[in-house]
Amino acid sequence: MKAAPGPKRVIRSTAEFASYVGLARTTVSRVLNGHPGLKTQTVQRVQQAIEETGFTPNAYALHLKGKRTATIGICMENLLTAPAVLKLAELQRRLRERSHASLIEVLPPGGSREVIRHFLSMRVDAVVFIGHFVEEEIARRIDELMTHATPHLVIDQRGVPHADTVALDRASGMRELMAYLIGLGHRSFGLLAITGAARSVQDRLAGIEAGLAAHGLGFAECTRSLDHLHARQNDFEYGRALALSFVAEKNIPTAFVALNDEVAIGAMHGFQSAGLRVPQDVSVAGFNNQDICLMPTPLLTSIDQQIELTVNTSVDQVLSQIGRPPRPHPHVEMIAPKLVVRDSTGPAPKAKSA
Amino acid sequence: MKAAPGPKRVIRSTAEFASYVGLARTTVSRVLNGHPGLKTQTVQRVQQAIEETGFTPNAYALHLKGKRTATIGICMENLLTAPAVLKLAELQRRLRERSHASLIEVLPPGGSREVIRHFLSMRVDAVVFIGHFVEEEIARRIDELMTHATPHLVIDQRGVPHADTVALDRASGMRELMAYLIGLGHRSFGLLAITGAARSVQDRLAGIEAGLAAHGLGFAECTRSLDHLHARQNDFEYGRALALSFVAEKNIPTAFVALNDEVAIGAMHGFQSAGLRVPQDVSVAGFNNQDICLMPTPLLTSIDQQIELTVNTSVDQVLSQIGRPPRPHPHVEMIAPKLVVRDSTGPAPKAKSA
DNA sequence: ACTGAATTTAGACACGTGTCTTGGTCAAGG
DNA sequence: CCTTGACCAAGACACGTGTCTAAATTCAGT
Repeated sequence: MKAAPGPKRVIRSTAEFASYVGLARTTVSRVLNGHPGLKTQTVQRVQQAIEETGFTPNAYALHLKGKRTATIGICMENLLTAPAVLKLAELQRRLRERSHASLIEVLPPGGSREVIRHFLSMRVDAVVFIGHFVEEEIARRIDELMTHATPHLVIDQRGVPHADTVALDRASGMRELMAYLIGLGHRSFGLLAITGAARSVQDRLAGIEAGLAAHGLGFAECTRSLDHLHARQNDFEYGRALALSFVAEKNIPTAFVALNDEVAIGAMHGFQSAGLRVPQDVSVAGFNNQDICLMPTPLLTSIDQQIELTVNTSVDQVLSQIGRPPRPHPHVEMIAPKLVVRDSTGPAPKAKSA
Repeated sequence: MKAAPGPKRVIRSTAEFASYVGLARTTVSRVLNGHPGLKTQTVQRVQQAIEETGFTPNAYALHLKGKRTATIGICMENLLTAPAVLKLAELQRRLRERSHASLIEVLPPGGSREVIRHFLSMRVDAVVFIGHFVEEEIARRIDELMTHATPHLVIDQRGVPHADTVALDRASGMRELMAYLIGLGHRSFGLLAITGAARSVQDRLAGIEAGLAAHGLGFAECTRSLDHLHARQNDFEYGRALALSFVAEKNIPTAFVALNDEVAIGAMHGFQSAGLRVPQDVSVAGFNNQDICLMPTPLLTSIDQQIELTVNTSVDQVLSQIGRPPRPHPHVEMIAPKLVVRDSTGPAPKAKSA
């Protein structure tokens, strides 16, 4: 094995680099910035020297002169859920396509202040939030960003005051799902883990209610939740436990709507282990349409977040705001999710009705 | 709702900020950098003004004077697998604890060159690679980094020339798993998706062979692979298809070892749908010990990557190399994985022997 | 009010880069 | 030989910050 290559000569500035090439610093600078009036041979000499040395101008000096940093700060709630990570990856990819770098930070608990200050000190051109945050805290950060004339965008979390937002229309997704299930003859619904004060949960409940109302059905009479009977730790196990509790009741609903795919799959396993068949005896639907929907037998019906569309819209939004005066009113854009029907949902069983 | 706060007065430099506070720029600078010989009242005035305005010194100007940027470049193969994302999140958290920022880039196909150039232009103090890359390509990048006196570390991928490395000892993990399964009486093993020229795959095969040899068993006689019969797209479905093909054979192995948890779970479903019981009829083991191990029934036995330990070791390694002359020989550290026994593995069935 | 110490101010330079200006070299064309 | 461009060199300034020095101001104690 050859020895590792040592640093022949570390070039740290255009001045050093110019003396390496044998040209004046200003000439090199003009080559690097594509100015006209340079001999082809000169340009080539510089390019070749770049190949040889791998010289890169210091970004910190570059952007010192009021130039855009062409960097977007991305603030993640966490990296624990697949949809969030997919959005991050897609967002960075799209930004790169439009020649913007990204500065990614996962929010440490209560540490949004420091992260935003870091972004500001890095003079990012805009900040994007992905996930669901403590509303009061994120609202304050967004006010700070506005004070610094830095555009922002919140992805996923609807309802933050003053915030430009791109969010999934969860209510509409639930309406669509309910219409589909009601069309299959279902009239009684079990709700799995759809509990809590969070906006995203309330939106879903509102959607479910609206979906029922559209067919003359009442929310209280037609839905049932046993979320209070178990503690939610691991979503698979939570789903399984909830399913078993439903099985223990006398009148089990014929269709189940879950907070996410994990809970839905856990519930499916719970039902199956209790001897119920999916979808012949009970239908189960998830939310998010993650990869794991393809894992269980039967494959899970779910609601797709339309991540590509969401990210595309977001990139357009946020880049268009750079360098502009802030809007008088926040811009909120809702993305319509899409029902993906697979094998875990089917016609309501007839025998059970009564 | 109150109107959005406009930018009252955007402060872009210590000079502007100093005039806002009513102090000299140099005084403010000394406060910001914690110099002695300042009146308490002065310090407080500055701190209060920071609260009011949210002023942050320009990081680009700050680091212009040869100071460390205290930034680590992190180069990800992709964000599609849970273990990789966990490593990323943990790495950023640990770096922050040790007051380093991180610059994260997902490698676009064939784009390692540009990413490393970006890192170099940002004058990162070191670069960490997470994942499995094209060896030739990453080796060249690492040589470039060495030329620039920038330390590096490769996490996961063993065997890159000249590269400081922290990697999982997959062979040892497989030896441990084989010892456990052989102890349960298994003598015939099905390999699921453990195919290919990749180092990580070859290491596992070597570990399996060594584990068998330690008990006087031969690799060729005791193992069986049907990977060639199906195309690998979705890992769940691949695992399921492989399982069904094994079921169709006459002498089905009693234990199955999978490339990862997804394939293992897919296979379990395949076996179960064909009427086999896990683990009474066949044992199945995964790899990575992801969250989804808790999803199937029975819970999946798997091999844990020891992500925390890996990341801790990595952070120590890479930070210790900053500002030091490069090592004469690359430093390679192997992490021992840990077998996590759950319910998908059990004693070999007795009837089947013959 | 005076003195000496404590604190602040103002000016300068450096960091690496882009850009402007001025002056120089060189070859071609007259 | 001189003129004219085309090209390049060299110097200067600016960007925002840290830090040094010398000078100015304020403060505390008499």
